[in-house]
Amino acid sequence: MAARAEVSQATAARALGGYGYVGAASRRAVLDAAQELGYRPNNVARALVSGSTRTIGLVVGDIENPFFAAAARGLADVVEEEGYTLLLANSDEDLERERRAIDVLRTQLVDGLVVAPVSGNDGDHLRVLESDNRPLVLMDRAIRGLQVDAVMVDNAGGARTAIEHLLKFGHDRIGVVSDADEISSTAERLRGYRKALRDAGIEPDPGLVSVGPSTRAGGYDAARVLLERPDRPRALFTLNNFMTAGAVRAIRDFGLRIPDDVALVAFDELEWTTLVDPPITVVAQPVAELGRAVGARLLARLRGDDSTPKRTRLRTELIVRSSCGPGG
Amino acid sequence: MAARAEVSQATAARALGGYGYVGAASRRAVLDAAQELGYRPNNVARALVSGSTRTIGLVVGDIENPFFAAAARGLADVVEEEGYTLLLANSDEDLERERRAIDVLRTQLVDGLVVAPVSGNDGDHLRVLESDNRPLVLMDRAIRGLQVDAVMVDNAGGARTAIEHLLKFGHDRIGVVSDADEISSTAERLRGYRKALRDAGIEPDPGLVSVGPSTRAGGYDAARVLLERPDRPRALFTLNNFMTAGAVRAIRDFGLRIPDDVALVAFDELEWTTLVDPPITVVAQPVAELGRAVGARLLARLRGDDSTPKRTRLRTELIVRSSCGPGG
DNA sequence: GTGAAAGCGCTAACAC
DNA sequence: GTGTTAGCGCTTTCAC
Repeated sequence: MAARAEVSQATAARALGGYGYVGAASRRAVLDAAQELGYRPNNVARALVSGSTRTIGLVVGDIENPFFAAAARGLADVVEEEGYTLLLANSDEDLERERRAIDVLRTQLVDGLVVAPVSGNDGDHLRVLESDNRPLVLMDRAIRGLQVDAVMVDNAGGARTAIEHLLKFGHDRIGVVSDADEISSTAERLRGYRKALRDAGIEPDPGLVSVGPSTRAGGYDAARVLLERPDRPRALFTLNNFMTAGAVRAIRDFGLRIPDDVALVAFDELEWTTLVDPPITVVAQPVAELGRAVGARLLARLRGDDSTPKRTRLRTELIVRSSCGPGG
Repeated sequence: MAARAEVSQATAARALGGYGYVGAASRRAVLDAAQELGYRPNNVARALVSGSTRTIGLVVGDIENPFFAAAARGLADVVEEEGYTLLLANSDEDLERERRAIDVLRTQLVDGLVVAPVSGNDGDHLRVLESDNRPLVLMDRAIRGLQVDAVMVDNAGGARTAIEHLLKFGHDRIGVVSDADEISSTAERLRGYRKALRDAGIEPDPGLVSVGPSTRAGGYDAARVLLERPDRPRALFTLNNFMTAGAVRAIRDFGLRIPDDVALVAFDELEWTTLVDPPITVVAQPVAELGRAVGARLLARLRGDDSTPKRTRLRTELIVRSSCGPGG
């Protein structure tokens, strides 16, 4: 090791690692020598003995989704500040792939794990992590019966305000373009949707909820099913960003006009929703903050916080534009 | 270790690691015991001795940028198939942060590194990597004088076809909304732009190239500068996706109409470019394929390929829509 | 304040 | 085929 150039190994390690007692003189000597020899500490060796890899594992449905990308960015910003690096894995919204991803990450001995779980019901593979004694925080999605930190968004509330907005325009038959309600955030949004209807004295019609995969194509197809109905709903509520794009495309392809033929409110704000004509009324989520809050929670745990698990809800905001009718 | 439950340590390691000779009987025994005890191999220890961490480092300007996100996805898909995990870092398009990110990744002993370098000129921090003897592949952007694998897009060609398209509509004064030409891909696009003009007998006017940071706001401001000119150009060419969004916003805010008041061609295809009115003519890049090609190159190196560095160019495609005038 | 030595959990020779 | 043994490059007692 570089240290030998000057003093002993332990001393060098202490100087480099910045722990224990080192004389000012030896410290200088070591640091200089390290500089000269271009010494890089070997984090793998360090991790083996210290038990910490300074990495955080992140498992999301698809990093290509702007929602996850922005959250990942927020998370990275926060944890990198403390010297952690993000290990990334895509689950592709598939439970089996999620399991494998978590397994690989565990094997890499990440110091902490962030997961946006595919399923709100099936959490056994996450329950196992408890024995690892490494912090886990759930991002955007919860798992029934799993008592761990989770930072989410007020999905039910966001959906409710969206529906109430549509209600104001006299829509009582509102179609929903949804992905699988196994995803906990989706389930919550659907719950908010039904609640808002019932509160208005309307019994939700299950036939108006059209389900597809969380992709553009999924949104297109799910919207198509709704638009093809003889009693086509005059209002649509889309539950996530990719599907919104697909739904807008479908509406166009049917030669329908927003908002005259069909009103639209979308969950999740994206750049382009302001660029299209008409600009779309959306339920905006604080995405970057979601990532940052998750990071903060994780860092707290990493620092030894062992309070009982916290579930945090971030507020959403209805941004009224022009996709529902005159004046909104 | 779990193994003791049955046989010796070395044998267990062999069975678990799948290397060396192991009798069928002992293999079974070991595997069963491992199963029972919920044994997880410790990749850190394994890495320390084997010299391989099964991780790939990725440094991009901003994972939130759909371009990088899609490329990252393609890369992840390819390398995960071979059991590698992506270690992610953002450089924020800042050279100093890029240096630090690379340093951290080296320290984590990634088996290979993928970088979309901020600067096409300053590559000393990457040159150092040669001594690491770990493969490095450049993604989307090259560095002058650095002989390493690189997978890029035909930026000059793409820009040329874009400009030729605009030329066909009679535009001879084409404004460019650009980010820093230190970014090699940007420099190439600008080169293609100038070449196309000169080939048409037009001397490029440097005043028509407006530069800003690679963000929506940067695009907005850069476009504004152009649109405020008394001799406002009647055509705009935007060099990347975020800036395109900003430019479109600026055009709208100026009360200008596409394509009547200003024609537009954008580099990089995004979902929303087909959703706005009019849909925008773009130079599409094979982004996912870019990531996959980078992954393939890296895996080849990891497998021992030591041929001379390859520079690959992926083809772009002009997708004509309606942002330049009647019929395109 | 500094050095010697043990050991983190594995792999890789090398004997048997 | 299987066991023994020696490290990988660090951190960490524990003497001095």
